[in-house]
Amino acid sequence: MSFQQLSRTEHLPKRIAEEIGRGIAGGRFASGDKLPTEHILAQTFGVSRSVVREAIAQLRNEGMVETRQGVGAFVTDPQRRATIRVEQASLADPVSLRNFFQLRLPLEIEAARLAARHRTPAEIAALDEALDGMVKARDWLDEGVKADLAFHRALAAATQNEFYAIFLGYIAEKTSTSINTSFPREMGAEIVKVTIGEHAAIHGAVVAGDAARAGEAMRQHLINSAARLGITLEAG
Amino acid sequence: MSFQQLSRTEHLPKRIAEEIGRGIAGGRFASGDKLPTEHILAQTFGVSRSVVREAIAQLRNEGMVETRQGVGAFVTDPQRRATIRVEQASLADPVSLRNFFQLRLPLEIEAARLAARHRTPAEIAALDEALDGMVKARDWLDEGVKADLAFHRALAAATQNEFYAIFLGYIAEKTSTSINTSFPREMGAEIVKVTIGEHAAIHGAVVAGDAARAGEAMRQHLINSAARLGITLEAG
DNA sequence: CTTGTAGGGTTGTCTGATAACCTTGTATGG
DNA sequence: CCATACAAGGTTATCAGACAACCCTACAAG
Repeated sequence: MSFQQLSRTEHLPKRIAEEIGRGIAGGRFASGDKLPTEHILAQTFGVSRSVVREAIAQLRNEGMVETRQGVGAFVTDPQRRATIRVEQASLADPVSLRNFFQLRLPLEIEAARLAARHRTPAEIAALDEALDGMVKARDWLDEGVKADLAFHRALAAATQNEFYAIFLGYIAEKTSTSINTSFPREMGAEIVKVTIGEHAAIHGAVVAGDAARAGEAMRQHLINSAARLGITLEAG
Repeated sequence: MSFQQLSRTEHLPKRIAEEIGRGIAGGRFASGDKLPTEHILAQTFGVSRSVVREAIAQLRNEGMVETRQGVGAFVTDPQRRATIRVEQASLADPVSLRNFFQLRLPLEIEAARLAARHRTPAEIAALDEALDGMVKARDWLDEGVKADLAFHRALAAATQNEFYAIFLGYIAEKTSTSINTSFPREMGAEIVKVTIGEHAAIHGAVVAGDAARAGEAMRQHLINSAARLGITLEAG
């Protein structure tokens, strides 16, 4: 018997921001259009103006609308968003998850190559530690996953390129979270062994400074790990 | 006679959010620490609680803090950001711009390959139009740049992968803006011709459905266009 | 030792008001 | 007729205070 997560109506402003955001994404508001006034929106949603203001502030932070005092709030050109945000929920869809993997693939491969060329002793130590953490992990639901994430993060850091660290850190984190919620099952000992072996191959190539081999090992690792989830990636 | 400072104290909440954000990034608040209460913060900054609330809401949207009703606001684990944000200002640094290009490279190459496999007539038409726009552009500061962006956006859309559209759209936009502010000069006719030729090569390969050639054409295009800015990319 | 309950503190939301600001229409003077 | 100034109304930005919802702690009761 297990209890399920009971979702208590959380955060009014966030829900309203999503509602308006859907209105924009769904085309009910075109680029440049003026949103209804805060007063009207408050009335429409049946909440106070404070809540509406916070919702609009959120949309403004994400770059979806711009506000001008004394005039109103306007929908921004959709191609000038200030941030990238991937909703965790959208990755529950298998097709989207596959697409996300397909995005991650070339980035991780290139990161492995760059890491092989630019890694420093400090980052090699971080990779060592992460790999060691995977070997020693007692389970693969918490410890193992954390070590896995740490490995990929250390690899991204070893590129000496801050953007790889930012983007891959984000993507890897999202992927991991999504897998843990969609496939919440313990991995068999054999699969764990294979997974660690793949990481060891990447590790070895990076430490050796062999960029081509590191990239290839990473490609195999990602394709295999996707396959273990029933996802088929294009080889690229 | 001099004019009064009209420093347009813009957006109080944003400034306060940045102030608190600096406190977090600068290490004055460690991960897991509790921020002062809204009441105290309001008192400290000399503003009302509404403003502080909006500032904290922004930090929460960016994933820097988490709030729990009845308890307080806590600094989040720095590796669990909810969004990716690249400050335009950070790309003014030549090294960062190069690193950004290096991130874009494998993504665009893979996008070109995927587009060659999955493009539909509608997207071919969009590519046609963008290429045509580049040919007909009267200048390369506004029209040409827009057509260039449209081309890369159409290519990302042709992958049939929403994440390529999101990520590459964002990256291309940032890159273009950064170049236009850092290198605000008209390109020579010869260079424009070469640039268009590179795009035509990509276009041809994608339309023909030749993934390998499309990827290679894109690689050459990015390396060349970086070189025209004095940036040397690793071939990958 | 466990459970229930009261209290204080904090965030979430509501309400109303004022300030700052923009747009528009109208009057004024040339 | 045209340009400027001014008034009016609408909208966002900010303020102030209150209550609701919620969490934590401590203490009493069994």
